Amino acid sequence: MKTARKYSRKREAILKTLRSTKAHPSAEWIYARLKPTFPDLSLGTVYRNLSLFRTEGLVTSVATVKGQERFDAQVIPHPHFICDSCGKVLDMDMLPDFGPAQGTVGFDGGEVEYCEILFHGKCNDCKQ
Amino acid sequence: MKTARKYSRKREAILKTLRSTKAHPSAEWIYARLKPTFPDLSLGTVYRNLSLFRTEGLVTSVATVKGQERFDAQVIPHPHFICDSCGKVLDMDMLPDFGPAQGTVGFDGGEVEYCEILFHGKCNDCKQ
DNA sequence: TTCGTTGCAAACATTTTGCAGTTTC
DNA sequence: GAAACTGCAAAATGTTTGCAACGAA
Repeated sequence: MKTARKYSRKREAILKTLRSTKAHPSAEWIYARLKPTFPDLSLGTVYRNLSLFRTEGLVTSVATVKGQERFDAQVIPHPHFICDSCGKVLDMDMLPDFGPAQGTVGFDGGEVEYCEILFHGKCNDCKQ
Repeated sequence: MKTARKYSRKREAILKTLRSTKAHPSAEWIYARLKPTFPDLSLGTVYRNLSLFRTEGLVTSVATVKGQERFDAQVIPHPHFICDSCGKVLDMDMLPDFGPAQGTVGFDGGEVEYCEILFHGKCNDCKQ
């Protein structure tokens, strides 16, 4: 039994915001970004809609950086670079020969559905 | 200026516990495991020592699963399998040809220090 | 005796949730 | 009008921290 869906201006704005940035933002970031346009926006609404998008497959969780979950509207799997210093998350091009990243692969402990590749280091800004 | 270090029975036990399991446990898990032996153990102590181990490089953080940080005393980088259903974390053998996983690689957004490879899926127990 | 370590509880930060009012259909 | 959506604030979680007591050197 699925719940019906109704249009919501705020939900649309949340998804649009996430789709128009490469920042791989946190819920808070999206909230801060939309608050000027929707002064009555609540953080709970951002969380609720993000969680809804995730179950619908419109959004994925890239990683938890400094305690905050970071989201991406680009759901096609691709590697990310995380700056452990400032928390910035950057897209990286798909590396050649990463077969396991797409499709389903078996190993003896379970069934792999997808593969997450996270490069860690210091971004150029933080290397000063 | 580094701080001197003093011996602590509890610290030793925390590290030993982490080293003797393949569970990639959370702080809470270690706490629960040691509580019977150290009835006066405090969760804060577990967190403090884990954080200390991490700065010393004795321990790494594997991932944040269901909101909880998971640790590993095996600090040599290797891929993990995460069961998104029950949260179990399993070791995977190093795949061939994962050069970027060790050493330092450059890309135009920053400097890569290491690479984290996480396979997601359902473990055998959860596939029932 | 000195100073690192710990228990305890309070403080924090992020995320979730209950409820009553609002909006969409 | 029914059901989804939202603001608000409280609650639930996971983690950190201040402080006085404790333990190792």
